[in-house]
Amino acid sequence: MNIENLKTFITLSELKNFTQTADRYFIVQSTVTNRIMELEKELGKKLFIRNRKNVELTEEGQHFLAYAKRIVALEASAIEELSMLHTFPRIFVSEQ
Amino acid sequence: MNIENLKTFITLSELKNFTQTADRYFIVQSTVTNRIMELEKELGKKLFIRNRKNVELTEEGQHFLAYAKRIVALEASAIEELSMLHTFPRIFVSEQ
DNA sequence: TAAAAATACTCCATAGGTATTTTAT
DNA sequence: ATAAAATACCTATGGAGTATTTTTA
Repeated sequence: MNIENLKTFITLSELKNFTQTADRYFIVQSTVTNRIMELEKELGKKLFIRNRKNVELTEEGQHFLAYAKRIVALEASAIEELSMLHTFPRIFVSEQ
Repeated sequence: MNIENLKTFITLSELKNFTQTADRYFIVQSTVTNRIMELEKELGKKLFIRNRKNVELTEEGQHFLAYAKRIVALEASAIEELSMLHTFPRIFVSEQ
């Protein structure tokens, strides 16, 4: 499972539009389709119902959304924390 | 960032051996090297110190390990939860 | 017929494998 | 000399793009 795909999924759940989601990431609509289909394949569940001019999360999709957000947030926190390490000299450590 | 790579990272942090980690996933040693290097590239940080017959987490690696474990656990929980949905009929729901 | 998603196809990047080299003891 | 990781190289898969078709309002 790829975290970029989770970000795409989250954005699609908000925008409810494949084309707009693609534009947000400077990719094309079919790539969004592929990423969502890949997630659906990995999970063995449909995440969205696509019909008559709107895109809606399934019940499974709603549940998965909460996890996806937590995973994406954790990745961001990890990157943030690592970027902070060793940023400031550790003045009070006198020896190894 | 790929969650499979995080699993590889976690296992390597436990086994401290690229070859054994590869065996655990039925992949080859060079693939483990590639996955770890991909993570290190994405993070811009070395995760392991490789020297004289042992592999040790760097300080950054130790911090990242905690996040990796949480992310992998969340993915597992998500899959578990989705697999449980609609498993049992909802007897007491009389109408939509 | 119009707007949006799915599909078909093509191409290229890269993930993963084999084999080899490097490194450290 | 040995054990293990890195590297070089090759191949095949699949991710991403273009163009087209399908769908539905």
